[in-house]
Amino acid sequence: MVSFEQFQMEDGSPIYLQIVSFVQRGIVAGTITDGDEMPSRRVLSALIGVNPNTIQKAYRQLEDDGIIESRSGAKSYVTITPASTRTIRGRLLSKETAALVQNMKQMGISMEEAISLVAEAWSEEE
Amino acid sequence: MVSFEQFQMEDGSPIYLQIVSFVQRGIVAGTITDGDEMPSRRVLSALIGVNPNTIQKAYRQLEDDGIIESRSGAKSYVTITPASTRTIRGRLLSKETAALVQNMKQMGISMEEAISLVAEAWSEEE
Amino acid sequence: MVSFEQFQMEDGSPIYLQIVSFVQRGIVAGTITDGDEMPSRRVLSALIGVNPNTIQKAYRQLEDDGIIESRSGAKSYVTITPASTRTIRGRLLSKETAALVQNMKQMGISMEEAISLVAEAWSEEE
Amino acid sequence: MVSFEQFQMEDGSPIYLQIVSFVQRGIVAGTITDGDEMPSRRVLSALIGVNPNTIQKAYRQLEDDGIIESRSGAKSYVTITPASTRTIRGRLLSKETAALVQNMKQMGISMEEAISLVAEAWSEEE
DNA sequence: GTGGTCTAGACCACG
DNA sequence: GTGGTCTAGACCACA
Repeated sequence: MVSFEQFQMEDGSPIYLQIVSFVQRGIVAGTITDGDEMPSRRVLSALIGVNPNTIQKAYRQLEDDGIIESRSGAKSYVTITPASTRTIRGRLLSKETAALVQNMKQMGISMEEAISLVAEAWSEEE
Repeated sequence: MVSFEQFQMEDGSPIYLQIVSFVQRGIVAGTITDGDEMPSRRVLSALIGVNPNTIQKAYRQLEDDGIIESRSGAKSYVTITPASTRTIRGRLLSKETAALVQNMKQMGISMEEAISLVAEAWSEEE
Repeated sequence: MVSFEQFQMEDGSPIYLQIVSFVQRGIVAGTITDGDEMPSRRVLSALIGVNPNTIQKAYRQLEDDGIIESRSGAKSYVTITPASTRTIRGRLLSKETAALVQNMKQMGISMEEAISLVAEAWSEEE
Repeated sequence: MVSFEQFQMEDGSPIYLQIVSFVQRGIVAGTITDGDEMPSRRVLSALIGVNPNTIQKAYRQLEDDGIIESRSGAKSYVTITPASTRTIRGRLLSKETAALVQNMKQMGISMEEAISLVAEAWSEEE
């Protein structure tokens, strides 16, 4: 069963996309693997305190991405292959790093400085 | 006079926030300095092809952030100190790197790997 | 639900600021408390006969001040603590009295005279 | 000659009205008396760093109010009587105190509390 | 249904 | 000419 205990809502981006990203990152990290069962929409709604419609939208998005599959009634299961995992990983990483790099360049920061900033942030995180 | 020739609209985030970010990054990069004159709503509106009210919203946000000063009837000027520049710089950089680092950690990526990804993206950018 | 039945538009200051002040004074008076639900833009717009965008501007200001919280798609709620209430109360009161006192001093009025003028105005009000 | 050394620009109200109020308060305080000469528009403009058009607008307002009079070319003189001084005094005081009283009532403050707040503000001013 | 953004255009006070 | 406000109406993402 996919666990959402670590899930935390943040402001800034839509909740349903936060849920999608959470699952994607879990897959890349290996904590979510092929065949895992997703919690039912009702349960997840109650668990993280989010409107059922929002959960539905997230699940729909995950289905469209081919990451989960609804089988036998209301239950959903994760369906991924090593290849698709790599694809997700690449997409997640390149999108975010590209944005960071572009903005830092606009701020006139050198690559060395950027790298040291990342290393710093890495250590500071709790 | 603050130049908006480099400004390019993108999709995804509100236009008025793109303008705000553009100015903030310009300040960090040093291309926008204290006392600089901002273009008027009408001029900027014509320049980048955006409704004057959208410009107004961006200017209002910048004023609330203490980055520019506007007086009705008079022109708008940039009002920043070296201290506030450092504050903006720190806030912008830490916000972006923190988000990236947090997500990478959730994906089970090591610091060395993260740094090499940034370096790679840096070279690829055009 | 926050009630706007007592709200009355006046001339002189922008409508959106009148709405902001109305809410602030309601909080100080205790008629608006933490967790109260704000009317939606459309409802309030119809109720007091003002364009929805003007309401939106007021709500935005209140949100920037940390007095209400809005999430796209969900309703808006008042989010204040006893501490912030005291802050608002103090700021409102001191701002108004300070301006009056300063001007009276410039007119060469004594404190006793000032107090009797306030008492007089208090009784005259309907 | 009417002195503007004590004059200080503030935000919030139009500059030309600030100038008008400054003169009015000086009259009530007795520091400006009948027959005093006003500085020329050019001189005052340079002295307090304000656009000549703004000065012109203030002088025009003072003329319309019958407080100053332009004689012999560009020179202006204060022309007031004890009666008109009392009128100005009453108008200035009642307008401001009435606004204060009204707002405080809306905040659920008692008269005694209001008076003590005024007394407090009186002592705190430098 | 709700908030957020954008466009279009008008009016006003101010400098 | 410049900024500030308001109206009117539309579209979208979100819950």
